[in-house]
Amino acid sequence: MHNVEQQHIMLALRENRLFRLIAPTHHGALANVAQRRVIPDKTTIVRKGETGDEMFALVRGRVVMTSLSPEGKELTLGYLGAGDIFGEIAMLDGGPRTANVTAIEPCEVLAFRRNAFLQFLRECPDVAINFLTLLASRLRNTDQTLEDTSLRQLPCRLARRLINLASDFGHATMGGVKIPIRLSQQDIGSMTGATRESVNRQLREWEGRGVIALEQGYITIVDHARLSSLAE
Amino acid sequence: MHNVEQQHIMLALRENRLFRLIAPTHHGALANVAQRRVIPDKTTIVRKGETGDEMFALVRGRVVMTSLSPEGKELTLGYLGAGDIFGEIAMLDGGPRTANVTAIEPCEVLAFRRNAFLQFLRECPDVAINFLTLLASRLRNTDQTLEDTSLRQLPCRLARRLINLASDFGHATMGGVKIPIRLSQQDIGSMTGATRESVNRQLREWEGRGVIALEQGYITIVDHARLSSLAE
DNA sequence: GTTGCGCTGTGATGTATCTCACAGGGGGTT
DNA sequence: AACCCCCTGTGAGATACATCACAGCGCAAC
Repeated sequence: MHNVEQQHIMLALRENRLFRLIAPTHHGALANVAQRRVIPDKTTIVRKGETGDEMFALVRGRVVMTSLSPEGKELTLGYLGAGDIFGEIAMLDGGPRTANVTAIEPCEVLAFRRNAFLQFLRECPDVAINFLTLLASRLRNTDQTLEDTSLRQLPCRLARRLINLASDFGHATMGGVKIPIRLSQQDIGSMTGATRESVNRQLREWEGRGVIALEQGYITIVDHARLSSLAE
Repeated sequence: MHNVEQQHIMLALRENRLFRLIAPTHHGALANVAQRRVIPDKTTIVRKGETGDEMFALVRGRVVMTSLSPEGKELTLGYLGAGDIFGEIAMLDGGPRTANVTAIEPCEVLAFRRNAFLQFLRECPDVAINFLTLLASRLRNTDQTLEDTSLRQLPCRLARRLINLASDFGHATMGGVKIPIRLSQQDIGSMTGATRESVNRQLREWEGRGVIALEQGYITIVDHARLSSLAE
């Protein structure tokens, strides 16, 4: 392996939520089992139902995880950014991929193959424990989302989503907290399990009440307190 | 610690899905950090929202995981039996418990506390890897359930649930595959995110068509092929 | 420019479920 | 037995959404 390439990988490892906490001593070993790849925008990296023993660490860019129902309705499971991990379920349990993952920006990833990565974990149990913690948080999130979609109705779900997006990616402006991802109402619908029409009506109503502001495809949360109370 | 007690714990470890694969050499170390507890029927072991750094391995009996909406609607996340693990999310990430876990039979559990257990994992990375695989499968399941509840409607969801229950717990009889758990229609509703009335109507319809049979609170799947096709 | 396409906005209508209401029924307990 | 409690079974609304239908609008491609 080229030394330059390996340097590049080690730099990327330092930014990753799973690896940044471990002693740089181990980065070398890890860099040896990682493969770096550049992914063009709009490329699907893993496809639901396929088999694959690779796990990916997102170094640069953003991806979206989706699932498609037999009737063609799309469900968005979430967005990931630099430092995140994906593809870990199939890598770990050997089953088929559970979702599609598609680049929504030009991306750069590190790929780890099952055997090599598990071997690394055996040598660095602290990383394994970090990984466990990461999966636990993922589980916490999906459990919460599951609860929301079965127990709450649209306005509440939508409010929660917006708050989540804002706390994950949002940054403060004079007008409030702006969500810096361009989301069509279609996209929001597929995140909340609703149609774009329903999303449209709800967003407009909130805009009318001054809870949020809509401009050029971006959403800004104006009255965070009110939105929180709508989220219960 | 009493030697008898420790023997008892080591016996229980051999039956656990997370620990049975590891060399018995390590069972001693693990038994040292485990605490055995007997839980009476209908006792709530962990409560949603509380903090707690313990994880539990179910040795004997069955428990149900539930969550309650602010308006009082209950959602059942699943049933666990001997050999299963629960409480791992809060143990790992230190956050509040994500669900209630209640005994539906007299139970016996092993409790592991965070620090001691993580220390054990550091010494037995193979267990950590098993654990990762287990969490991955859990994620796979909840992702699937999430997809079902957002994308499919009741008949399909219900069919899937029945098939799952049958494959997890069911055993064959002359009449078909019987689910040996006593479930009220209320319970089934809270598993599928529906009201008991809707469940009732659907089950009755299927009974009329000869797809399932209902007797004394137990469900038997008569025409498995038909039910599968209803599940898409 | 004009064409086309994907997004927004909004009414009219349809429908899968929930809610409410009530009538049994079975199995404990007194 | 009589009582109670929890479960089942079913009808008649109410309702949160989806679906359909169509008009406008911004913007990239031609």
